[in-house]
Amino acid sequence: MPELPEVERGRRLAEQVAAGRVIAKVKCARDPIVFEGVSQARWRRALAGRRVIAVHRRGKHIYFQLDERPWPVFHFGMTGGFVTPDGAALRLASSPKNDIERAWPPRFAKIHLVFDDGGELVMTNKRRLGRIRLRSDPLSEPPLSGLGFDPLLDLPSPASFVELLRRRSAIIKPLLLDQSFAAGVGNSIADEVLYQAKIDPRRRAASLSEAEAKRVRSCLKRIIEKAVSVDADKKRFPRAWLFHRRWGKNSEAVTYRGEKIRYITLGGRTTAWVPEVQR
DNA sequence: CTCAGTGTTCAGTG
DNA sequence: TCACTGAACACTGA
Repeated sequence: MPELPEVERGRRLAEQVAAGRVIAKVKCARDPIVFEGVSQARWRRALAGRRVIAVHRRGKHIYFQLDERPWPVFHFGMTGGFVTPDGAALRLASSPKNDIERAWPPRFAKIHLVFDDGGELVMTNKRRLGRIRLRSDPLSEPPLSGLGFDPLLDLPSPASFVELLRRRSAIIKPLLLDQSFAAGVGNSIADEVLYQAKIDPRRRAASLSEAEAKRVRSCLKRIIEKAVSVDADKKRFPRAWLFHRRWGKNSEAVTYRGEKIRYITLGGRTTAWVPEVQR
């Protein structure tokens, strides 16, 4: 579920269901990993009876602004997401749902909220790499306080982006993945940005020319905005995107234009790139 | 049975 | 201190 566009979709879903409502009922799974050891009782005390003023996102984190603090902060990990009983907003893809997918509350539900108007929202997390935390001021406390710019909320100007890269000795691909640099960029978006910007992912950030750095910034902006505008629905991503063809580490894989896709590891992550295009 | 994986963190190293 | 690497986390699905 987890790069910025999917998290933004989750934020919109949560906002739709929760904003303006009072939390009538709170059910938490017994899961000390996802809840970082915070008890079910503490969660109930913090959320029950609270009104949700708004739902915010920064990077891959979502947090609820409640009428009283602390506020809940959600991170989906690699396999989490928000689900509602109809499931519509979150499963645009899978048309006829089977009984397991239709189950309510769904399998792997970690927190289940019921609102005063009858609406319901669940956060699921299959592999338990997601986290649900309580923070009295999310933006000024970890992990949100350590995030870099969010490409949708506060993307630096072209000039300051160029400056940002010039100061970094890091390799560009892992740098894009570094949440303290750019919050919300994940593995596939980083590859997409470097492909469309025509940059070799192994290059040092500081070695990019001004024009190249500006290309990285504009591709990042365009790709994120596009993915968000189609509600992170992968089928609606433009056909020319590397995204559709990067999976599987297939040695035969080619882009939409027939260019050969190669796979290397950078910063511990699989990196798909196109040597013919990326210099 | 093995292994990669849309993510993050932390210890260890240079 | 900075920057980077690899492992760990947890568990499914190919």
